[in-house]
Amino acid sequence: MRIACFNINGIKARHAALCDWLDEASPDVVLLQEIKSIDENFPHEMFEDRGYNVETHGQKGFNGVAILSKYPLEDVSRGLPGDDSDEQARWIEATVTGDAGAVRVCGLYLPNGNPAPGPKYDYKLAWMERMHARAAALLATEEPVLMGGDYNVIPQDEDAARPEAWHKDALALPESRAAFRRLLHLGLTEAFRARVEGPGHYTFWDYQGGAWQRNNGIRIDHMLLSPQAADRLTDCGIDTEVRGREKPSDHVPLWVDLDI
DNA sequence: ATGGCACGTCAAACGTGA
Repeated sequence: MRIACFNINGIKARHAALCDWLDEASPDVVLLQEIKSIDENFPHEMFEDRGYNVETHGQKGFNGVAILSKYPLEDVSRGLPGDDSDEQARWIEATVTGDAGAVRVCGLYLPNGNPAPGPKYDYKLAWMERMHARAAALLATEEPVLMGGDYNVIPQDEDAARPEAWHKDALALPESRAAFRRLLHLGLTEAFRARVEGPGHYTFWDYQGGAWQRNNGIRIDHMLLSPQAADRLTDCGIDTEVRGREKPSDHVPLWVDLDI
């Protein structure tokens, strides 16, 4: 089963590029971030015509997450637990049952947090604390779990083309990196780093400053796997070339193959 | 050497992002 995540930066602006990629990459499950749409306006039919079931958790104008799946999506839940006053649509879960078992997939759009320090950074760190609690609860099930999406965290300096430019940014501040490591310390495996070592691997290039042409990228989209999912990991990759196409998102897809 | 962006909202700038 191939599971991908992709921050599309607006479904209305990206449906053509997204469908082109779906048609060629043919992932079984896709976790979408930044749909920037309310549920009613999400183009379900476009994906249903391609054999995908669709579940969304959107809001007006910003944020918003969705799951596409060629397998049925069961026990769907929307929103990250731990703060009933949080109105931002950044988390969705569902269970996908493949030919050889089930996996709980969580699609997430972690807050950016800039400017730091400030209330937006406080919200980011609090959100990561809530995610830590949710991840611990999911790990306690001892079932395969995948948490994938836009983490808005550059884990290490090797994950940025120009690390010094990010040292005071919410994506790379020590507290952000520590919170990301705290997730890993629960016993989660970061799929990409289980397969690939070294610098030069990115999932985001800013629209400004010719970042793509200069390969001035950062690696901020990630997939974390429970031990039961990590044991079934057979491959992981980044569809880098998508960034060079017509009307691209500023992110590219990240995917894993799980023997499920 | 330097400056160079793109969403959605709503109909002109503005908030937001990374």
